[in-house]
Amino acid sequence: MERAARREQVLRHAKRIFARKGYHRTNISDIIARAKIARGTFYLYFENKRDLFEELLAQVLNELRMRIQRLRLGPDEPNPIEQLRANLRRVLALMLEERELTDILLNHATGFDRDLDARIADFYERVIEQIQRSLDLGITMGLVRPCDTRIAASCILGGIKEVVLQAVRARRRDIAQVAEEVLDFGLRGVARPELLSGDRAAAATTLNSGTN
Amino acid sequence: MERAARREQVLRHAKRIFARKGYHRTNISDIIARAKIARGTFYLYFENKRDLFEELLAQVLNELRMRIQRLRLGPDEPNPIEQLRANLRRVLALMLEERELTDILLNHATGFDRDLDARIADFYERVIEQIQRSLDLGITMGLVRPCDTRIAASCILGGIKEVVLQAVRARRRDIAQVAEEVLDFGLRGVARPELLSGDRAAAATTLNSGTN
Amino acid sequence: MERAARREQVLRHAKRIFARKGYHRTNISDIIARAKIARGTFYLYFENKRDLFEELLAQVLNELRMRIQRLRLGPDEPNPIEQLRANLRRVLALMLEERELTDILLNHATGFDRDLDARIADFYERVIEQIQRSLDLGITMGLVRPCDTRIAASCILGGIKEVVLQAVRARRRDIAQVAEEVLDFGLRGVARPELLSGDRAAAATTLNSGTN
Amino acid sequence: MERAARREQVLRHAKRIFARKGYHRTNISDIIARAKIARGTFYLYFENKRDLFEELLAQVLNELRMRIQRLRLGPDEPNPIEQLRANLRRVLALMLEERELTDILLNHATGFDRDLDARIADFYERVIEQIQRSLDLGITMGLVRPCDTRIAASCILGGIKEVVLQAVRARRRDIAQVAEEVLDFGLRGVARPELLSGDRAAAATTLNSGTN
DNA sequence: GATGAATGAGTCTTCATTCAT
DNA sequence: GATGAATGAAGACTCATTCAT
Repeated sequence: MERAARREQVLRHAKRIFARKGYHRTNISDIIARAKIARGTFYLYFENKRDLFEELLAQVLNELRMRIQRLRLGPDEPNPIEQLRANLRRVLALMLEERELTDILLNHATGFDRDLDARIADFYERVIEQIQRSLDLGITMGLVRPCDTRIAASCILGGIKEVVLQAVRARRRDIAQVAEEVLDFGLRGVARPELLSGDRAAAATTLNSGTN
Repeated sequence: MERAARREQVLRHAKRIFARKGYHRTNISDIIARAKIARGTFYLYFENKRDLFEELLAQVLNELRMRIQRLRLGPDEPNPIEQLRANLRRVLALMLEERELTDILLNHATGFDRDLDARIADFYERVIEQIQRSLDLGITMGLVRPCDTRIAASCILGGIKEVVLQAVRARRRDIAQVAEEVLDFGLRGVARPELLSGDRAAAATTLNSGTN
Repeated sequence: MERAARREQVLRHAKRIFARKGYHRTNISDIIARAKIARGTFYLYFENKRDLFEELLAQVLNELRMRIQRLRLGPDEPNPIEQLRANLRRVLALMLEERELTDILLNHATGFDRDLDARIADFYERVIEQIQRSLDLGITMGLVRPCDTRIAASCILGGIKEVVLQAVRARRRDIAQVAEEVLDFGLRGVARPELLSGDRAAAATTLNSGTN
Repeated sequence: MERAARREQVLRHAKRIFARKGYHRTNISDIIARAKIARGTFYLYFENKRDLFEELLAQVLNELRMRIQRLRLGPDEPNPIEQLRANLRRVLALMLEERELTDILLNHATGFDRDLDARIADFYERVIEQIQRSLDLGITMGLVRPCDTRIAASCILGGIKEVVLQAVRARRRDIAQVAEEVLDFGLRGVARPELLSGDRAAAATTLNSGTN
């Protein structure tokens, strides 16, 4: 446990530096100076610089994976939009809270290693696929207009990424507000037009009746 | 002219390597080996690695800037959606054609230098602002639903970035198709619902009547 | 302390090489090979080659400064000539003992850096000024003949420099002897005293009658 | 002849740069830029950088050799002191006129090459020997006090070198004046003649009574 | 475990010299 | 002869990683 705590401490310091300077410009000296440990000690806890970074990356990706929940259909489940909204809020909350990790993921996590690069690409790929599956389902259910769901999914993911980036930069704190705008944009982008002409409540009703 | 040609040749080779390995993993040796020039020759044409990269970056950014044209209103101008479509197609065409530069811009262009990082951030910021201004105008003209146009603009930019990224990876060639999907998604995301309920032709008419 | 010892060790080795090959022809590889340390180790103790050299230079200049003591007048002080003799002996002793540093100072210490060059020029300038002040005092006290003391001071410094250079080359060990000759020369010049006691015309006559 | 003129032109430009920056900090680019010739042209006239420098050095040394004339004894010759004075004036005139060459010889001509270094050392050695022979002759003739003529010769050479150095720095123009002071110093030292005519003990007494 | 001195492979950069035009 | 683009050996410096204490 002691060991894990020590690791965690170093990770915490390293995170800030990676976020600020990126992987390549950050060197071991920076990290050990900040973490106030000796050079050799670093290698007691991490195999090497890459290993440390990998762990940090795994942390964000895992956190994100946990917060992006698959849409559940069923009589006792909240309606899909509510579920999307919850996903989005959880993701935004994480990323605005963990600005450093966000920064690493969105800005600095590329160009080291085939492996790490691939891991991130893979993560996004899975997210896109998950969105795409939801959209396909939505089409089947008559909620989503027919379209190239792969592209639509990319648009949605990209939109979220960029908004998060901007929100982090602008140090926005109004997660709910931001989430709502993104959700609106995304839904209108894919929803069947008929569902949008009326007011929001009506649309919600339709959605619920569709899923229940 | 000779000189410019030589530079161009080196740039061309370097571009491919940067695209494949990223800035940090690319070293001068890679570049000169590929370009089949001597070490010293490299420094005859470029101050250093950064200088070369900077030029490559400037190239993409300039190309992109030229292809993203401000929306023009007026009796003799094509309707706004057509202009958006043209912008999008030009951008997509460039990026799918210049895969290497795209890759550099979307994947590897971060974490060198405060200066270079800032240059890219600045470029995107300007694009977002341009989109936002268009949206604001659209609201005034009754074409765009009221919303946080800053966020919507981010969504649009992010969507395009991600779609381009995926398209480059998938080696898609159907630019027009991709452009149409993105356009659809973006428009529906921001358009006033009333305009979307009908068929597309109707919407187009409305738009034209709005601008003419 | 450990650190200081290591530095000292490297300095000692570097000193010999600089003395033999001069600053420019000496490279880091020479130094680390001789000192039997790794390349990186060198940079642990010195910022760069210049930094190392600067320290060596500072060493000689400081040693010299300490050995050149200002003439003290007073009832309890040794007579001025004795003080000059002591200065001269201390300087000669140092330089014949530290042949390498002497070599560096007299032969190789020029043409690196405006800064280092200036430091040496400044040292010599101060020595000249100190000698000049002594001469001026000597004139006031009636011990020194009226003359351009600036030029005389330069002659004295130059004479000492050249003698040291020759003595180091010839590996002379008889410091006291050398010091005495230099002192004599400085005090009396080379002419036979008789020729100097009278007036100039008389001396000239003697000289002519001697040669004709 | 054309060729020789061209060489001369390049030499003239190179001289100034070598004087200002020294051998090592001067590069071919500096020289060809100043001489307004192409890089390849340089190598048409000189084998390499060292060759050029060697020639410059040979120039000064030859000029100096020509101006330092062996003392001639004989009924029709001017008296020895007059000959020394003439030598000194010729040397000073050259060096104050050719400041650049002087600078090179006194400050920058060391630490390239065993060969060049040796050439300069050899030149000075010969000058010292020549002075020494004159002094030896002077002793035989009863004009010079018995002393270690080798050391005295070094003192004289060193004095001249330093005075020239200072004179060049101070941009002095009064050659005759400077020559006279140096000559005086060399012949008479700095002590008041009265102190030297008597025996040493007496002089010491005088000195002590002066300070106590 | 903790330390920090030591390591050396890896890179960048300079610059005297060559050579095709 | 003149040019200047091309060359590549030489050398400086960095920094992730190891290892003796």
